[in-house]
Amino acid sequence: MTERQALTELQITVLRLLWERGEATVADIWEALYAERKLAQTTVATIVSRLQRRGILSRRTRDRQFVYRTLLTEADVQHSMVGELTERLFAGDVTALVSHLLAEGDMSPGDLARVRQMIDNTMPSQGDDK
Amino acid sequence: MTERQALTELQITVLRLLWERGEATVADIWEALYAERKLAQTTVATIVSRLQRRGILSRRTRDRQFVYRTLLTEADVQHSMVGELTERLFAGDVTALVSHLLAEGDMSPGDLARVRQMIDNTMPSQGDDK
DNA sequence: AGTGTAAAACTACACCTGTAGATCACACGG
DNA sequence: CCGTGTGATCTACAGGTGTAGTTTTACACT
Repeated sequence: MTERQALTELQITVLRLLWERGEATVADIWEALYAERKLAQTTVATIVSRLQRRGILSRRTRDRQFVYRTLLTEADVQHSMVGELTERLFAGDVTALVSHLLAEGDMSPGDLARVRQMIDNTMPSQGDDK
Repeated sequence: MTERQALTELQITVLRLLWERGEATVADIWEALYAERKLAQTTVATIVSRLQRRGILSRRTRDRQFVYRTLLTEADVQHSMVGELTERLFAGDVTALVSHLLAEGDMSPGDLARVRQMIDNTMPSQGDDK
């Protein structure tokens, strides 16, 4: 029952890093981010510690440094944010979202095939629709 | 091309209202929102005028009042926000998003059937324009 | 012309974020 | 024991948001 967390871009970026790695120090995160985003290390420290204060990250001490890990699973966040979006922008209608995805041409024919495959796997029987 | 606008909950709520109605005055918006969100009219006015200042809404004068309309289409915003989400949370992989949707059990069998139908309608025309 | 009134504009404030410099604390090498 | 360096913490600030009270403006009516 993860509550609807409002997460910003940067915050999600940090979370992604942590999901990938399991845990990381401020220095780790700073380094990993540096290519795309040249922040000062203290900036990263601030962000991380605010997330920790908000209960989104936990930390433990290791070797004179803090090692952070996230308390939210990726699926939690995906679920909550997709739900949010669906509710806000598609009036809660998931098929409207999917149909938007299809119409927008963001998916290659291969993607479409894969998705149809998924659906067929999700609704095993159901055989012929009426 | 509409740029990635970062819109908050409330802001989107206002936009939704305007998409529904085409245009509306502050009083209209305030009234429509009041059931779910008891804001002062001046609060609504502030929000709306900030959006106008940001170039997201336009306004014209009618009958000694401003009438606002949105400059972003619903599809624009959907596209940009879904794109954002896909990129951030699903590493740009749209099928991952769809598969999340399917796995999450948010869709009824009827929804699934409808979506598959959509795909079948989308797929055969692989060589279409657009 | 004077005034009431409604809407617009201005002002205010707390809180969050991104951003980062300035310190503080402490373990380690000398 | 002391300085040094590294990471943690503190402080700071601008800009956006939600929230709303106060002031101005300008038309409509007596």
